[in-house]
This record gives sequence, structure tokens and C-alpha cells, in this order.
Amino acid sequence: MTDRKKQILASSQCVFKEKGYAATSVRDIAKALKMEPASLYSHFSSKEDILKITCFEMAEKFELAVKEVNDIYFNAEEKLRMAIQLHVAILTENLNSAIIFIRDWRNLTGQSLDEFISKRNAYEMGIREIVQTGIREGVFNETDKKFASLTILSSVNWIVEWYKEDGNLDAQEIATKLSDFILSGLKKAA
Amino acid sequence: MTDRKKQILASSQCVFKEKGYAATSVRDIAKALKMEPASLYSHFSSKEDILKITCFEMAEKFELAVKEVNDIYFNAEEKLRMAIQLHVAILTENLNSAIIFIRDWRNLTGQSLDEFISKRNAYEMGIREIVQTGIREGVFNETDKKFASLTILSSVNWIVEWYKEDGNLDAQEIATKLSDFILSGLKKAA
DNA sequence: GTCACAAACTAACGTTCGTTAGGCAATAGT
DNA sequence: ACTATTGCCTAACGAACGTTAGTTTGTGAC
Repeated sequence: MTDRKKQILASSQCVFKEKGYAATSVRDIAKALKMEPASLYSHFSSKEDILKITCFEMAEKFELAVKEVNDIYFNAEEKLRMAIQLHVAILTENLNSAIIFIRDWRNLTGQSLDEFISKRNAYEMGIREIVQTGIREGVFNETDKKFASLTILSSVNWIVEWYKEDGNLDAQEIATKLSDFILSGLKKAA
Repeated sequence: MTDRKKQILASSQCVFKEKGYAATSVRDIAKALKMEPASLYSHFSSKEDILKITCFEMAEKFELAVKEVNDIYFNAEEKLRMAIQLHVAILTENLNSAIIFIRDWRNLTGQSLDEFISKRNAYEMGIREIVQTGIREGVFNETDKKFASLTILSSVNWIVEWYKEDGNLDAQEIATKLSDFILSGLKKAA
């Protein structure tokens, strides 16, 4: 990928973040780059191409993260904390793409959509297995594994809705707080 | 609101749920109702009118729910459990609208958008106050209140992504599980 | 029977959409 | 110096968009 292509990609993602993929026109993207709409097609084959690249680049990052966690860390709490930390890091370091990954992937069509969904499911299964490991090890409460992993992922993903780069919480702090919350809950130990 | 208008509204919401508001055309809605696009304008002034009604009807339900909780329930854990239960009930009983409420409100414009955001913020503040009460009462851990309430809301809202009416969990069960998870976390008490 | 009204229709408006065709200027390789 | 390639341009395509105007149809009230 050329530098120019990366630059156009980043700018597109910025516009998508603001208006959403479906409500953003190719002309909006071009305007943000101060170029003509038609010129975009020297770099991308279609508007959906931009969405596709964005979604799959993010999917790959998450795929690598879950692999890393499973390769290196041994006990379940450690694994879960690390998975959350990596997840938060990916989201915050790629905030525009992350929002598109979470919010706009539905606009993919055909085979891309199917492939994306299966990658998403694979990642979710990765998290679910960590939860399962914890239960097997006796350190997590027996619980509905699917339910628990969906709840974990939802609270992690939601940070893209309020995270600001110049806010008072950095990614590491967020990950720690989130992990504490997920592991220990709100209620004071009796 | 006439029955026919309600019917058209419900059908529109169903189409919006599938494709998203921005990607849905007035012609898509009309086709689902087996009527002509122009006929919709006997009932609604614009496509955005449908979105507006949907979002604000949902906002009102949530507004009433938080009021009810604050009027009736006294201790913080009870309040939080009830708020979650009502929230889940609203989502599951109005699944199509709920998805639009959560996902598509950004497509509102002008004053409607501002008003919607302020209603949303008010609701979030209601939840935050419940958390605050719990901390004051000494039953919740001292924590970042904003962070905690956002995390709670995110995990509750995410159920619209996977909840199926014919699934094996009903709304009450989901609310209980979610409350348990939020209050006690994943980790076994030491 | 006719009047009023609601709710649907047909037809079309002007705009915006994603995309393509074809050309022009600059740059790099030989 | 010539050629190929890259990256942008202008112009425009056909399709789809949200919406409006004006008309017809069906229904209930008097």
C-alpha cells in the first residue's frame, strides 16, 4: 500500500467516523482530501473497497492479539486482563477504524460480509475460551460462557463511543479499570 | 396516532433494523408495505420524521423507567437491579425500535439531534446517580462513576445485538444474569 | 345522493449518488 | 530523448434518491 493510499484511507475513515459509512458520499471523502471524487478511483476500486480494507485490517489486528494472548499467558485471569489490554490498545490506537469496524461492518456485502462475520465469531470464541479456561481452573464463577463473553466484549467495545485521545484516561488505565470491573463487579465484597 | 400510522411505523422500523436507517430508502419501506413511496407522505412528513418518532418514543420509555426506579426503590442495589430489569424489558419488547434508538440516532439533524442527545445524557446521569447512591451507602466500591455507568449501559445495550425473541433466555433471565455479572464480576470470591 | 375526508394512486421533479471514460501533466527508468 | 507509469483532472453517465403535485378511490355522515 502506497503512502498516498494510506493517507486517503485515513482521511476516508475520519469522514466515515463522523457521518457513518452509509451516509457518507464519495464526494464527501474527496472534499476532505481537496481532490476530485473520480480521482479516488485511482486508488480504490469502490467505496465499499475502503470499508472492506478498514474492517479487515482491524479484524487482523484482533486476530493477532488473541493469538498472542494464547501463546504467552498461562492462567485465565492473566489471559483475560491481557486480552482486554490489547483490545483497548487496538481500539484507542485506531479510533477511526475501530468505530467503523464496530458500527459500519454491516454495510459490507456478499462474501466480504460472510468472511467478516466468521472472523468476528472466531474472535468471540477466543474470548469465550479464555472464560472457559478460568472456570475450569476454578478462578471464575460458573456462568453462561457465551453470555459472559458477549458482555465483556460489549463493555470493551463501547469505549469507542466516549474515548477521547486528549481525555484524562489513557488506554492502559482504561484497560485496568475495565478488567477490575469485569472481574470483581461493582458490589463490595461482603 | 392512527392504527395505520402505527403499522407503517412498525414496518419501517423493521426495515431500518435490517439495513440501517441511512442505507434504507423510502422505496424500501414502501415495498415492505406493498404500497407506493409517495403514499407514505400521507402519514409522515419525511423519512427523518419516522426516525425522529422512533427515537423519541424510546427515549420517553427510558425516561419513565428511571423515574419509576427513583420513586419506588430505596437501596442502591435494588435500584440498580430494577433499572437494569426495566431497561432490558424496554429493549426486548421493542427490539426493532431499540436497535434504531441505539444505532441510528446519529442520523437525526438539527434541533432533534440536540434534544435527543440531551435526553440520552439525562438518562445516563440517572444511572450514574444510582451508582453514586450505592457508593454513599457503602455497598458499592468506590470507583469512577462515569466510567462505571457507561460500562453498565454498554453491556445492557449490547443485548440488542444478539437477543432473539425465540431464544432460550427471556428478558427477566437476561436482566438477572446481567445484574449478577455487573454486581459481582467474573472472579470467584477469594 | 352528495359531501367531506382520508389514504392511496400516477407521474414526475430536481438532486445526489457511485462510477466510468478519456485526457493531461509530472516523474522515473532506460 | 523516449517511454511507461502514476495520479490527478474534466465531463458525464445512468441509476437511485427524497419529495411534491395533482388525482382517484373508498368510506361514513347527513
